[in-house]
Amino acid sequence: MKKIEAKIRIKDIATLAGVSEGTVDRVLHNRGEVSAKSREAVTKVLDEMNYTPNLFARSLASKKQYRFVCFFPAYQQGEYWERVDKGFDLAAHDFLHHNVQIDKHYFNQFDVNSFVAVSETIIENLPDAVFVAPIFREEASKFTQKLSENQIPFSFIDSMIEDTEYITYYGQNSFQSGYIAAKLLLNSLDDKSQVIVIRTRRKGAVSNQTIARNKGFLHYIKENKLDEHIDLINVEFRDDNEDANLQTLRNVFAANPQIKAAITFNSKVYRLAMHLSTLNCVDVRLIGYDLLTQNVEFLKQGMISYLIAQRPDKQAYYSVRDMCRELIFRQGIKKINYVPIDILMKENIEDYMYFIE
Amino acid sequence: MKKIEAKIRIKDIATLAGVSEGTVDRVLHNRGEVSAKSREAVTKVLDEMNYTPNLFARSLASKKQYRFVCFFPAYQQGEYWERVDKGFDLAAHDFLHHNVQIDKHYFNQFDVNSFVAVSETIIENLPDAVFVAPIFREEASKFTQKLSENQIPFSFIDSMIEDTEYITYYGQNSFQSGYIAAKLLLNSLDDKSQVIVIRTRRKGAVSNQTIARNKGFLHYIKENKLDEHIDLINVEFRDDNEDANLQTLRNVFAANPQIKAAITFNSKVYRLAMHLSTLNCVDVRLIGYDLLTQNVEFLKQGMISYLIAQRPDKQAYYSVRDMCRELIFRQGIKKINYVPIDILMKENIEDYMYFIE
DNA sequence: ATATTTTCTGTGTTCGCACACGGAATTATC
DNA sequence: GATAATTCCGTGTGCGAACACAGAAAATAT
Repeated sequence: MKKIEAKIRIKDIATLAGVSEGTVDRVLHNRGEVSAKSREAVTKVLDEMNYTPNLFARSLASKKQYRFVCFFPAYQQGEYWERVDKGFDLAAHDFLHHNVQIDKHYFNQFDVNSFVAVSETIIENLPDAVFVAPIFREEASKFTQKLSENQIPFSFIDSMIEDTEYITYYGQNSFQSGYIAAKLLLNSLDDKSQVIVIRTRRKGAVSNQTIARNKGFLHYIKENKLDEHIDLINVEFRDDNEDANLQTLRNVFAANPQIKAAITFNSKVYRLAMHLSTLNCVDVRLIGYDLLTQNVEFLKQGMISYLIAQRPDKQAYYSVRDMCRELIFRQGIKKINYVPIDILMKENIEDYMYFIE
Repeated sequence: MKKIEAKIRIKDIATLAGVSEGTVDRVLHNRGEVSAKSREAVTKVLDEMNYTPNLFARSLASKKQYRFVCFFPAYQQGEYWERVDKGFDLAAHDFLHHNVQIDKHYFNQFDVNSFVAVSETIIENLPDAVFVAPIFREEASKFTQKLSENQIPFSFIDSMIEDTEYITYYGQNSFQSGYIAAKLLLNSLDDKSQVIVIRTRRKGAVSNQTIARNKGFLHYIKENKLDEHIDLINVEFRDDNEDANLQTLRNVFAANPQIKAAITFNSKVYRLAMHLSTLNCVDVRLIGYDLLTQNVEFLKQGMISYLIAQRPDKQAYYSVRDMCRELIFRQGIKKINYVPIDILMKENIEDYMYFIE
């Protein structure tokens, strides 16, 4: 049996230091107006006793209200950002009684103007903190600069911009996740296999995630000298015309009889799965990213072999938690936080989904 | 921008229902002494307003003290149960100010008598809740029965015993994790490959986990008709003599030239990795369970191909959290909770370890 | 020496909730 | 109809911390 953590109150500290509660409070909050002698006595007792404040009582007594703003892409049901949204909601619930109010703002990820417009509104309202997914890098950079000018702390989720004064960053190491995807996809393919790599023309911002994943993917190939054995076929998908994509694939398969695997570096692997299903190419190994409802469906069916996930809900939740630790609780936090690269297959998706709710 | 969750107090409810705070309180806690009319009025306002109590204020006001006891195997540094211990410690810290005191008790997993002895002490102290790893099934069954007789709620971690009055169970679906291990290990092995399956004679209890994993493993083989292509070689390890184990392996390898893979169903795969390293069998695919420090080391080196993990710290932490929800917060909880079957390889272990701290 | 700042420190109130206590309203008993 | 016994309900206090305020002590000015 082990020792227990003790509950020490300000009152206890005060008694031990031979001063009043008010004085201890002043020392704790660096509020000044304390004589050197008193300060010393209190400080001594404070770390002798290893005092930690009761954060509940603190929040209860505090009348300061915090307004946090979350700023990320609007989404359709079942899409990636829905999980981010859920994470923020849970945080909103958990930190409500710590006097934190969380407002969510959305931008259209295919329209940079919406990002700029909403970001201006956010600044005008002068929130106490901002969480932003910097999809549009240049505009996000300007935005965070303005935030800094206004002394508003901010954190990045999903991706980040270097050399800004962010509090935390939560996201996945995309290069590494691309590397892993390659390993899983290309492991023990026959010699002279052909592998489809889908790229999608997007109207909106260029996704850095996608690019980094691709790099990691190619790096694995180079590192393992697979270039000689495997034939990569780059296929371009359109974002708005699935019939065209299907036709493209049909042609690709007609021209390349040795296709054994396929991958996309964005989250829309379900499209590929859908088309492969239509074309009856069931023995093509398929890998994609993120647990979109439709991706999960195809994974369970066996059309997709692996999905790589990145706990978007945790990214959101922990960002808020860390901001509270920084601003309210004044605890130490880590700046850069890579979330795990979760590998999901038909056989472990069930428990995974259940666990994250 | 979305609506915000409102902060509604008992006082607000009282005003709206036209009664006093005391009455609302009596309704909330089913303390009786309320007229039908008042009760109705309060209840109506209560769910109209969707009232949720401020749990911080509640814990602050409450003078009830809860004593929780955790009961699981003693361990060496770096071993599996150390992570469980850490989870309990974190819970102890997080729920301290909810008036929860957590005591940890350990038993020797190789000595059933120690389990019985400590369990008796626990009962004598009449704790408010118990978390137990029922390694010794029969004795654990008797223990939980006594707990039930004394109206002491309990939860299982790691494994569970059916038909007992447990509050929650957190653990992994072992059968499924064995199944996955088979898939990862046997995927695209050459025909006529030989695969080593290590079994370890233990002094202590028979591990149900291990048995279930083995079943899942064999089930995969049968389901995919691999029995004809793959030759399983059962090898028995001793728990106390690594020199003997090394010698055993040497003989096995001498007699079987086609060994391509190996697995253990307990957490001690590092022994196997160690011996294979000594024997210079670096091209044998190796899979094991749990993130023991030594396992992780061999994974990073590439000697182990996959480790299957089960978030032991979360099992412990969530068990405590759920018990609080049950006893203190009176929120809904799920009884059976399977943790994810995490697949770790050299390439994703780093971020994973970092994330769980 | 007294008056006046300035520096310092203790007390009281508040936050939302739990629970005890005692008083009011209602019903029962004679 | 008066008293006793119930049933019902409002008020008050305390949990630990934050902060305002006033009052004491010390320092400075007169």
